Amino acid sequence: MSVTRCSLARFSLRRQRNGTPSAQGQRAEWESMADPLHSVARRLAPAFAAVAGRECDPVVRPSDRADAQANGALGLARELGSQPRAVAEAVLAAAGDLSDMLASTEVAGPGFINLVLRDGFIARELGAAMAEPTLGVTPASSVRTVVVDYSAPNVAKEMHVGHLRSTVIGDALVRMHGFLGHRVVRENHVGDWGTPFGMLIEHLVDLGEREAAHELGMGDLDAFYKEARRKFESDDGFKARARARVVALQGGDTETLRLWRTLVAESTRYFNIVYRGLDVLLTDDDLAGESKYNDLLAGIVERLDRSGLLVESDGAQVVFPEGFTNRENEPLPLIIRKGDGGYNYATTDLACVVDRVENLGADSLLYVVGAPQAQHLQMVEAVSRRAGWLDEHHVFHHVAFGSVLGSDRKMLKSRSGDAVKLAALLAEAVERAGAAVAEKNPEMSADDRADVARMVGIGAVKYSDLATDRVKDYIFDWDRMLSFDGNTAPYLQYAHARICSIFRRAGLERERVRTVVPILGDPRERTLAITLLRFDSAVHEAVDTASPHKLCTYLFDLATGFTSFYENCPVLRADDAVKTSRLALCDATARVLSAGLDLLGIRAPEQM
RNA sequence: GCCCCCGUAGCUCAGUUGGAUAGAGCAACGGACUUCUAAUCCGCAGGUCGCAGGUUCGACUCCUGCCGGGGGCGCCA
Repeated sequence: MSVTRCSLARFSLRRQRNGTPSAQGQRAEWESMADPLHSVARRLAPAFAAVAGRECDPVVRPSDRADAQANGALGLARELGSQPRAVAEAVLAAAGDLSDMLASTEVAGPGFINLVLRDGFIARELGAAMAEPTLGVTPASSVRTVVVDYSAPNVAKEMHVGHLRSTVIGDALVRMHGFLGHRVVRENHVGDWGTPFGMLIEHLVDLGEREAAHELGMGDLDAFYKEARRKFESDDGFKARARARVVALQGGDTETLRLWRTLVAESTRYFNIVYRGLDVLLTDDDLAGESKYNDLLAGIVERLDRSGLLVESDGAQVVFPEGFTNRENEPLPLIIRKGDGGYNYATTDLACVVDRVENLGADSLLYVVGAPQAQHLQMVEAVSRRAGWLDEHHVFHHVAFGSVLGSDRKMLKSRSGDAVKLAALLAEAVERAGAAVAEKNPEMSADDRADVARMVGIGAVKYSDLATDRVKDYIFDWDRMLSFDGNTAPYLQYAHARICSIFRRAGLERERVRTVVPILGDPRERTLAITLLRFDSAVHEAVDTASPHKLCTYLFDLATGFTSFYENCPVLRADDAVKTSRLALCDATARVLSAGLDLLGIRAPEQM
């Protein structure tokens, strides 16, 4: 397809500039079936090719003057040395009869081709899309093994808002990739190894295992960690024991390992409580902590040494990847083995790359890690490529995200100045949502209210995290995220709940209207139908750029379109044929809203 | 000092990889509830897209240089 070829050409230029493949390279991997813009582009491509004398992208885009516009003639005109409008006319002539798909085509302005879709075409396409379990979303044309590295809390440390972002964004990416048919491997790279464990284990011993387990199990991880740290800094005897304990841990001492496992087990038990509350997919099966790679580290050093990349610098074993410099403009090393013989996180990250590629068969490596880690991950990638562990087909993508800020535009902090506990944040979200439900819908039973409060409260927190460009910082604001106005989870959920309410009143099973091809008499019905068909490309674009907010923007657009339809097109009071048609549109909207929210890890209640 | 990210309406944010007149939601103002959930909707306003150059038929988008904010830059992770 010409679209594919043109996109690939653009991508290859991008790759040369960056020096590494990017996740955007997969743009060419799919050819959307449902999105009418793609259907039109496919249909116009041969006509453009005939005029251009080569394959050529018609550049079909949304338009505010028609359903779509083809912009390809403008660029082509210069290449051909002719007038853009003449090129556009020639393309339309070459395209022949388009009347099964388009109601009108018109050359406008400097050479745009405005395209109006035929109602029957839209209705037919929608019927076909909704007959599929994927709701028209095209599966990935080539299935990749995608390893997603996300969440990564630290054992014996509280989860805070930084983990919220990684966990929520990672979970959405996992769901979206899986939906497209990719093989997804979740990896929760928990911090369960390293020097802090000396003091943590000694504190565990001091406290008594039973008491320590209780404290950790209750989720009072911060107090545990802080007390260990305090003793480490103020008590020389404790410090000496902690250091000895690190040696014992690394030496594989049985009793020390047992104590260490207790810390890990109690902490992960607590993490799981948070994960369940947060409605994410992570389980113990996804744990791939730093300790897992411990035995591989010596091998990494050896392989780097054999390949001649490893050099000694200031007593440490390092690799100098090209293009990285320090303050003094000297080459910046990735430290593989410290002067004291210990390994650090760079070594572990390299071991992860090797494990994921060689053992898991990874094609894509996604790192849902904060933006400050950019340079470190670039260096890990550079060394991995130099060592030959990654080749051109491997995608190494740092899915970077910004910080969560308070209303003062500074990093979100609790009143006491500490990082905000994630568990407390989620509890407050549910409480606030519960209060709102109680106020707005007093008839709802207490049980239902509790369920809805959880879906709405957690959904609001997650959605506000997902709805904006992840690389930017975002401002945490309870009132805004829980509002039913604007681009929020409650707004989308409310649209869904209203549809469920219509079917309850109709006394009709949703499945009954599922095969209906709708009648698109009202402009609102027409717009809604077109928007429903764009679910396909919305999901693909979100996946290609690892940007869940693109799916959010689409779902908001869909909910807005539905609300407009809802306000102007009575469903239950309409004549039979129209009523059936509108019920079908309602059902389709509810399914796409529900599926879209599900891809974001958010539930869609049937009543609110 | 060098590198990376960000800068769009009073506020919070989109902007489909270079297309026509830059869009939403808050807040403000004016409207719509004997109605399928008014937790909603409609209207009205609101802009030197940080600044200045450049590339071209066309730039919020690409390039260069500044300004402002954040982050990173050798043995913590």
